[in-house]
Amino acid sequence: MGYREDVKKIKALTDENRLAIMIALQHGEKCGCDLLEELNITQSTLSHHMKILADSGLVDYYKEGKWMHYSISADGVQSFREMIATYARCDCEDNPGISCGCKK
Amino acid sequence: MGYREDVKKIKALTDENRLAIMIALQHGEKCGCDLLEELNITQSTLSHHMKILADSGLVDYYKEGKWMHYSISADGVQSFREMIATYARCDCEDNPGISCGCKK
DNA sequence: CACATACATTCACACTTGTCAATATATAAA
DNA sequence: TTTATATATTGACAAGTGTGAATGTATGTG
Repeated sequence: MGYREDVKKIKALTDENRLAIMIALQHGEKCGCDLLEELNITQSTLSHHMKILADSGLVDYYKEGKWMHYSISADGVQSFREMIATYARCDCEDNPGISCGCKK
Repeated sequence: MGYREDVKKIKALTDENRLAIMIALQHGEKCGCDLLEELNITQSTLSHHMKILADSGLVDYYKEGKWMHYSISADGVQSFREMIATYARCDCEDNPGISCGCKK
């Protein structure tokens, strides 16, 4: 019925820079200025992407002084993968094979 | 470096109607006219979505007479989930925790 | 205080995307 | 053949998206 929320979450991973950010964060927490050095984008664009990743739940963050510290959310990525598996699966037990009724 | 191909695949699941189609196909193969009855979209829009799902590898298809038969690709969904896990994971062994060097 | 740094926000713009109407193509039936 | 059915394609349009320049907001330093 309502897939809007899931679509919004999946969209978090439909950008090359955001995928690069997820890879970059897999080796540990980083602040925005660190990420800026790895990606050929402006600071405002990075801020835009980090907001999307944080909103999706994939990335955690906290502020310390001038710095924003970003890291991958263990809970976030797990529930994300479970959500993906809801759609990207073939229900082999339940799936009766050819069930199309259009030839009746 | 090049995430373009993965972004394109992930985009296959960033539409409410395409998620509904994936759910509808989990109980077995269906033809376009069957899917049309379940979704409140026009035929040309359905054709558009099926092309995107097929291109992503998530959906298999074959033509029989007038009908196009669609089904979930077991290999497609498995490799899709593996690809997602490449980005949506936290490398706990490798991850040294706080590693941000911005305070040095 | 003034100045620099890290990040967020606003704005404008080019590009992409989902949608449907109209049309085209292909297959089958009468 | 004519007609109906199933699907694909084209074109147009509104809405959404990624981008950077400019600006705003904190925070820290001298």
